[in-house]
Amino acid sequence: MDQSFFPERQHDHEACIHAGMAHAEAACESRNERFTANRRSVLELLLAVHRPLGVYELMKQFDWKGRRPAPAQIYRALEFLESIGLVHRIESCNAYLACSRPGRHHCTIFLVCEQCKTVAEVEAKRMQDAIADLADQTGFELHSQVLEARGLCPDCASATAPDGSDH
Amino acid sequence: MDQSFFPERQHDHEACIHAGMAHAEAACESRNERFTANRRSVLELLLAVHRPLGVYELMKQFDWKGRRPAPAQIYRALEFLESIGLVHRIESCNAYLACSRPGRHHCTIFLVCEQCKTVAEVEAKRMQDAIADLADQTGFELHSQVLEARGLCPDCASATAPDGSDH
DNA sequence: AACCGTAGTATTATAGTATAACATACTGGT
DNA sequence: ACCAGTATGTTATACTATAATACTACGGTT
Repeated sequence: MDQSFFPERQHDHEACIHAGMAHAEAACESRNERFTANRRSVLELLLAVHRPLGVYELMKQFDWKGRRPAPAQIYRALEFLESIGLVHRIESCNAYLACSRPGRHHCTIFLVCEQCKTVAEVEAKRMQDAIADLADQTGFELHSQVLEARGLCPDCASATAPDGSDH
Repeated sequence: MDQSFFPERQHDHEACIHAGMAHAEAACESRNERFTANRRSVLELLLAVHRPLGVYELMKQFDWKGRRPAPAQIYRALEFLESIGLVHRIESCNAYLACSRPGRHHCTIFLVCEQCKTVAEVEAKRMQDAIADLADQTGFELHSQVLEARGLCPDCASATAPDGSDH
């Protein structure tokens, strides 16, 4: 099926990064926005992992010929990337995740593994509808939603299961 | 109907605070937990408003014969109150809200007004089901969920509407 | 009543997250 | 070359959260 849920251990991660960057180029191009070195670096770092990174984690990894960028710099890049849908903020982690389906702006929920920190971004049309209905009923003017589930990804769940291999 | 959505401007707030405290007493009693002065004060402050308060906001309001408590103290009270379902953390606000339906531990979504900061806590059975199904499909072991909608409450929405009275 | 273990509190210090403010530099159009 | 607009570099500071440790209050023994 098309829905990717959690990334497979052996997926082609190089391709996955490359696709992300290519899409970002195109997205900036089409909006007449600049895909600067700063923005590029931050997105690359996020694409390199399938988990959210905090701003200070990003700062530390930022390889900048000796110097370290200040937080504001990272926040600016993130703000931009988020505004065009290339990055999502995960509220329950205070951290940022590269969008795994850029270009499709539908409503998604994030499944956050509390053990390995991997995050799956999955479509949540049913939840979208439920929220829209709820907003209608209550007279609430909906702007955005925060949908996050916390628990264990399949790998970590089976590793921790009572019948698992960790007795 | 039973569902209260956003609090009415003229609702009996004294009764609402009183009911909250009474329920808290009972909840602690039945679990053999102590409802100490610390915990009591924090809950009272939260019950006094229908919006989430940050820890440092709570600290400032904490009237403690001249002294101010340290953050850790507030966090401890909150942790306790949250553990028995009397208080919820609103992730997208980094703040805490008194539960408006204590005793019923069903899945709720928070509707956060970005203007007046009021929060409605409404039942979200449909969303609960949708998440459970999703977890099943993906092999995710669900522990908890963060469901928050951001936008404008009915009052603020009508005050801001293009045909409204604020032109 | 004195003792003891546990839970809760008080306090200090420090870690982690986020933004304000302002000077500088780059880009594209005239 | 100049200008306007956008993005960056830097310093400083505000806000949020936790660790570590000593102390105190309470409930159950003996």
